[in-house]
Amino acid sequence: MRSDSTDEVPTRQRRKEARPQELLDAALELFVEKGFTATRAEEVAQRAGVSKGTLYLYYPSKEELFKAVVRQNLGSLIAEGQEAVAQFQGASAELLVQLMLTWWERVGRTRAAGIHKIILAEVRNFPELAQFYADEVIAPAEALFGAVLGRGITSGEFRDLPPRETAHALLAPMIFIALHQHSVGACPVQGCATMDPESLLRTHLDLVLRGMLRRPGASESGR
Amino acid sequence: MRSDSTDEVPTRQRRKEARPQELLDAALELFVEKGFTATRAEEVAQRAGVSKGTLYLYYPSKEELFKAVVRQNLGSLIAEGQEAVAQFQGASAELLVQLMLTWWERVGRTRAAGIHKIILAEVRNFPELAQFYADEVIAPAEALFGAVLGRGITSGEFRDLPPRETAHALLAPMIFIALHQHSVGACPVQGCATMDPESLLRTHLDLVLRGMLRRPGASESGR
Amino acid sequence: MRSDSTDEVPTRQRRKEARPQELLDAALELFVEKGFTATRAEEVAQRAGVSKGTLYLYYPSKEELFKAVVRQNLGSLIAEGQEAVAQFQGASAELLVQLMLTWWERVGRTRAAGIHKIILAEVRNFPELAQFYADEVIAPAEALFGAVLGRGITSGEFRDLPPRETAHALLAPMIFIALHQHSVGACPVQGCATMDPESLLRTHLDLVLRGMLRRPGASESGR
Amino acid sequence: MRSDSTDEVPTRQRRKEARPQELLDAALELFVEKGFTATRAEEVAQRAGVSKGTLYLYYPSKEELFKAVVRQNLGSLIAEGQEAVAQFQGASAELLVQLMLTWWERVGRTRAAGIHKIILAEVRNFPELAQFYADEVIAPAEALFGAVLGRGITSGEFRDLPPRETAHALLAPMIFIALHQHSVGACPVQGCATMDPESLLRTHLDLVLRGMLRRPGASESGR
DNA sequence: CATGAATGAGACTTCATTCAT
DNA sequence: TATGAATGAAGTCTCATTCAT
Repeated sequence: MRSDSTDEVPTRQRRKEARPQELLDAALELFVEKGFTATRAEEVAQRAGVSKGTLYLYYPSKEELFKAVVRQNLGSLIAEGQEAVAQFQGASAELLVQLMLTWWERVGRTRAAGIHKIILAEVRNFPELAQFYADEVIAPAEALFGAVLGRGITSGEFRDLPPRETAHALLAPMIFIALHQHSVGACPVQGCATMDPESLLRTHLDLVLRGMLRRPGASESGR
Repeated sequence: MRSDSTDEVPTRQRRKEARPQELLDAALELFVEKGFTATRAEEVAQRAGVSKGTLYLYYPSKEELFKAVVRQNLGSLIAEGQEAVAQFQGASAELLVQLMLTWWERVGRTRAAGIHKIILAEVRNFPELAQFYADEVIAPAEALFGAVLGRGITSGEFRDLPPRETAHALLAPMIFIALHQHSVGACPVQGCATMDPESLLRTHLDLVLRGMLRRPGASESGR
Repeated sequence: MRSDSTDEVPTRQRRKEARPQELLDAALELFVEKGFTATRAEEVAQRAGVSKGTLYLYYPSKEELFKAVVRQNLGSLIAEGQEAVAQFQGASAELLVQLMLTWWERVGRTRAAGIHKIILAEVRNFPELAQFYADEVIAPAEALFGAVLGRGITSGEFRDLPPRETAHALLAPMIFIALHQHSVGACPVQGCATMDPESLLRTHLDLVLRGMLRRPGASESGR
Repeated sequence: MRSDSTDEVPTRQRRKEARPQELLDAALELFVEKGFTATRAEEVAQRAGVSKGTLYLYYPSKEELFKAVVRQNLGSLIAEGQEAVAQFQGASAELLVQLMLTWWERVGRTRAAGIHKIILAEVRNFPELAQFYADEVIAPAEALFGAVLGRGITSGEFRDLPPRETAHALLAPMIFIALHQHSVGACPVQGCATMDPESLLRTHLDLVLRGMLRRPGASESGR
């Protein structure tokens, strides 16, 4: 069993293995689009091509489904980041840019970015989610950036800046763009020129890195 | 009874006139705390000290109530900003800082900041709100900051930066702080050090303005 | 207000005052007929002539509705019994018979008897109900009968019998009849002669009291 | 694998033959604990160590499963009782006591007693069960006890009592104890002293038999 | 104007039963 | 035979909005 290679007839077994992923995909899409509360469980099931009951076969509640979505989409990234930081040889500014661009590629410009919107919007109504997110996303991410900044400051590459506040200044606009894209940016509003996220990103990196460096001229920020 | 000797007579008449304001206050509080959808109309009425029916006497629906809240809290500010820009004599950087600090005082650090959270979170589920917000808030605000940046670039004070993107880099972190304060920042999560918004703000201004100026040394950022 | 005497037009106010009772009546009927779990909240509402939502205006959950039914139907009786015991002058056997007949009139032969069925059947699935019922019904009832038996034994009227066990022997068959009436006895089974509860009751009292008395001949039990 | 060296070979074959019994055992346990409706088919299967589908291979529905449980646990007893009555030589009171004690040993104090609880509770929601139970349990049991009472009255041993009512007075408390044990008696309620069923039983027999006999002194009730 | 009783659509979740493997 | 994935009807409870008083 399990001998066959790739594109199969969807036998019962194959379907069973694919279900969790299909459900997570559908859930991410809908949660990002409509938010956690406003997304109906049945809708998720439908978009995954199954019935309401089936969803509950794989995830015991809507809340657990959401947690699974978060874990799949954000969990792995942190680990990779830690790896990258440990191995990197070179200017801290470059490492920072690399981390941020990676985040942009893997989260910021994908649907996963919408997860931040959901958290931001609904965490106060679901206290359990707050702790979950603080533990599994916020804390590790802060540690990661804090480490890189500390390294740059120690090496004399950066000015002597407060790490957490600086990390915030670095990340906030990126997350904000991501947020925006799944919110007002996704609405067909008239007369409101949509912004190009990539160009926002470039300006932001240029601006903030230049502000951080001890000798501004030395940086060739952007891509 | 109840006729206290203060400067205002809280007669039925007085109350009647105060109603809309009381309702708007209650609504802002609750909308910010729980979001638009999750706030129950009855709760708003209760907090304002009236009955459910009375709420509907003043506002025909929850959505209209929300719009009124937005208008009251964000509408006036734009006008004031335009005034300030027109009259200001001095360095553009200073004007920028002044605008941003004013925003911080009047919106960012108040409950009104939570309105952004609501819009961000729920605008996609209420398409009508999107247009309303784009017209009444986003467009004027962008125009305002674009003008100041343009002035600084023309005068040679600032580097030659793209105005809209730079405005974004300036504002995003501030709005993000505001957002955060009414979201994860308001949750009692263990082991997640809460950040001081004012110090975030200072670091941010320091960093970004320095990056914007043609001759960095000249800036005396912060307050 | 409230000046009018009895049979009114069902104005909104009047209806509001009558609602709780109407709902309790409907609930008792249905709970006894189908059990607690099998009774749908909406059905209760319907039978009371209101909508689903209205039920929840008066009782916050099906479980609380049930508790209210129990309190109304069994709660008052205990108090009356205690009163009766305190004031009674005469043979203990007579007092016993009086208590039991009262119970029969007020509970046993009425719909309220079905409450016992519900408790018996579902208490294990609703642990909170167990404590509620033990406290509000079982304990007081046991105390009551224990007191009367103790009195009869002390006065030499009854043999020296264990009070709790004897109380049980006295009450169990009566409750059992009551139970039966709302269960198998209410089913239209063919070939199963229905029993007359009153004659069961008479035989039971005759039998057990005779067994309790020190000098059997002296008793003219039954009615 | 799993071929233990006991007297039975637990091969697939053996298991297959044992299945129905294992399912009935699991079902009895769960039905008694939670009632018929509240017991989930899957749970029964699980406790019997098979899958949900397998349960339906042996019993076409939950209702049929329940009937099978009743037949197995109560069906045989009646026949034995009839045998005992036919062969017994001696005082009718003794025969009565023997029958009742046998019932107590085989049903009353075992899990099977809980079946009465289920019937009592749910028969009205499953009309088909009513007829089934009336035919297979109630009618034969009544006939049995009626016969013994008739014999005792005819022989002058008992007073001239109505047979059905007296049978009821005899049996009701016993069944009631049994019921109670699987209901309130099984709940961990605070402050509600649990009763000893055997002592209840003794008091009951003592009391009622004494009331039945023409010459009370002659009875040596109890065990 | 003000009230708050009433409505009913709608959301999450459970579970008996079926059926492809 | 045996499995367990899948279904979908059904049940509890919520809440925006209406309207008689």
